[in-house]
Amino acid sequence: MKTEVAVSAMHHIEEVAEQMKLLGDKNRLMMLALLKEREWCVCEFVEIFDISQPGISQHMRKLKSHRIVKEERRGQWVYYSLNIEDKPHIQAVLRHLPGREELLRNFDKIVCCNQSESAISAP
Amino acid sequence: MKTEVAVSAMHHIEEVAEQMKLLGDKNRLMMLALLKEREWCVCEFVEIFDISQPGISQHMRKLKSHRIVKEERRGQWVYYSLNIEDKPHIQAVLRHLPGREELLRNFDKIVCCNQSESAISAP
DNA sequence: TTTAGATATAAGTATATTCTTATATTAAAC
DNA sequence: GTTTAATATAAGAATATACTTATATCTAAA
Repeated sequence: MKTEVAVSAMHHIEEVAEQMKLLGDKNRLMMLALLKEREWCVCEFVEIFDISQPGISQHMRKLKSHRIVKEERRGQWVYYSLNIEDKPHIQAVLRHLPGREELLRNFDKIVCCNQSESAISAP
Repeated sequence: MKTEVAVSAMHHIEEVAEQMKLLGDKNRLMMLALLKEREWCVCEFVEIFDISQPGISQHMRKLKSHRIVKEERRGQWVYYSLNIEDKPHIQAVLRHLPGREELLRNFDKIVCCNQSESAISAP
């Protein structure tokens, strides 16, 4: 019924569907929206989101396993950043999301991982 | 912690997340990929997909309830078409998906709802 | 006005998802 | 080395999701 070519087209559809499923969670989608502007460390997300540290960690693991983010360990801290140069459909979705300034307008400060940029300033 | 503006930004994120969740199923995503090119009736999808008629119907209901497709009844048949003029992020995702020709290259024919265009011809 | 075809809804089930708490790992500081 | 902070993994629970079969609704035609 469906052979070679259609199968590969189906595989593409399935891969994109998996990626869309990852964008289909409000917490993960907000993480990605924040990651548009800069890398973030786990401890920052723990302060911003209303979920536990293991919850954050599990979300990032999912995103990493699908190569949507990459991680970089620096000392005790692990920083995540976007990894979507080769995924224009994901880029397009993120482009239409609000960024850090709008999302965190009323969020006071990040007090963990003492990096200088960690204070979220409302310009 | 998060007030007015941030709340509305959050609502936007939540809405997009719900939409992405709908694109996060391989069957629905393929339905949307097919709908890029023309409207399809339920009976056609029943022949193309490996799920039951109620399964198709439930997928379309979800897509319709989020205004991603619209339906039009003509006689016994119900035709669905895209309704995403105001949803550029969804447009962008669909733009990167294979179309009917590639997806159904090895699919013989649609034998239901006897509309003239129903035979899927491999050019 | 009965019958047949197309679609929708209801109810139930198996699986997936997203959290949680408890515990393990890793790296720095003492 | 021991302690402390940051992150990851494991296990389990509550809920959501995507199917199924059975049945209802709606339309056209006989």
